[in-house]
Amino acid sequence: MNIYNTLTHKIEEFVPNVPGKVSMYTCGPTVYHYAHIGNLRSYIMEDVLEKYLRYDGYDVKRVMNITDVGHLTSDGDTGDDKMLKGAKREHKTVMEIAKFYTDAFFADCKKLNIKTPDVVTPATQCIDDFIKVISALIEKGYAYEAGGNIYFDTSKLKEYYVFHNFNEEDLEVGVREGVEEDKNKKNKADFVLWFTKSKFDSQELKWDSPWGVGYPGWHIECSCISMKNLGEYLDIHCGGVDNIFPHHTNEVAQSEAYIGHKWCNYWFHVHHLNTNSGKMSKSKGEFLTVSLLASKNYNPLVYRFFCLQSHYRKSLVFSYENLDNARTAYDKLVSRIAALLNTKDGEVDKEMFDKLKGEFKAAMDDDLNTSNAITALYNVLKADTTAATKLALIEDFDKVLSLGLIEAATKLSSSDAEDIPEEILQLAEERSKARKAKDFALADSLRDKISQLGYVIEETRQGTKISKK
RNA sequence: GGCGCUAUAGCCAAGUGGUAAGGCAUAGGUCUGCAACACCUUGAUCCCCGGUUCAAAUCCGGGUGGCGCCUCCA
Repeated sequence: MNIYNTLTHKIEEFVPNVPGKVSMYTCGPTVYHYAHIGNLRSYIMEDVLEKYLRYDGYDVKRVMNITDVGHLTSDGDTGDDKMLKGAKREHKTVMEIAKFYTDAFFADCKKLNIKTPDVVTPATQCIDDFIKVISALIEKGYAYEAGGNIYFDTSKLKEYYVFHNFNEEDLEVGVREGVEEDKNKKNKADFVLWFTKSKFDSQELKWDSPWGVGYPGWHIECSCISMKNLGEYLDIHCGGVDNIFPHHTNEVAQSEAYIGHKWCNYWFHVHHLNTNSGKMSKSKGEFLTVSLLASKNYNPLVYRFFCLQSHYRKSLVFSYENLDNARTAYDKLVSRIAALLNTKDGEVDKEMFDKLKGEFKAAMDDDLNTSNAITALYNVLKADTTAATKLALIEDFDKVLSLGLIEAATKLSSSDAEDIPEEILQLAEERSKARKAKDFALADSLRDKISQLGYVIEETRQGTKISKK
């Protein structure tokens, strides 16, 4: 397959280090709050990437970290600590906060059909590994101590800004409000590997280290957790575009300084979900979560469908109008598949199957063009072939798309009469009689009555259908 | 100020040199007691100005708008 690589700014053919195998790393959430649907866009698209690689026959090992320590709001010793802020806000300990929001994150992922990575590791469980790598970096001359903290010395690298053509002099310091310069740093771009004399005396979690009691910086965890589980050669590293700088830039700096050769070949970055006023973020604007959408009667998979209709490398604007659009499209898709389930005719036409599958694969091979993959799905529905062939294809595509299409259609097509209360069934029966007698006024009033009781009655091609609103 | 991404119908969106896919919405039709479903039909001087070419949404130059990053973020 071909995929865009942020490192080279080009679409390239994907070739893993070991034929047939893919090592994949994803920056996980900082568990100080719920994930909003913009955060989850990245995880949805990364999930599609992982599933497509598997679908394409690769043996994938995917690793994700959970940031439960060390994520300050700036790279020096000046920002706030996110976890600590979360704990204060909710009058809980940092560990309680981490546990709660980690569980919430995976619960949201489950609703969106996002597979849990093969390995998930919280940063707090790998402190020894961080210390090992930091010690080695000091030994090799890539890190120094200042003001009690250990910093990475970016001036020791041939190239630090691997993802950009930045001229350091052109960069403005403290563009963002609340960012102050850390006086301990030798160079503007240096970042903390280990804190001992932090301004956060109230930090709950601290560990012994050769440099004193303290805690790790944010970036070191991803390098260490990745290398620990996937070795020194990584195929794909994923994350949101906002992580390119400084997080991923710093990961490359540390990792390659430590191992002494190139670390990761492909960098996969998902673009932002925006609102009309700019990107969705936890620090400003409406904070949309999966639960909030669910409370407004949106199936989480409608949001997944919404994301897949677009391309991961394009910013996507969220609005309820757009989501409604996706919901209608999704519901129609499901009802068309439900109609197929009811006919169930014929056998799978191998030739047709391969042809339509080819369309789907071509779309996905083209830098994960999910928009065209969805079009391939519509082409299946329109194709001149048996229902069995179509259903087999839909099931096949959905291994990657994970829209729960067959499940939703099965639910829709199986008349769940057993769940309908007797009262409603009787009203429906009366309505049928009225319709036969051509007393449509009575029939309509009975339909209204059923509607008031929370049920919808429709005439379908398969007969009268009653369903819960 | 620097770096990057981007601009296609009411909305989402594909298309990277051969005359604009697909979805939603709209309107008309077939079917139906009505409605819904399904099916058919229905829409684009491709942001602007130059250039290259037999041919440009696509390539090149110059504008303009939107978004992101420049030590919070996915």
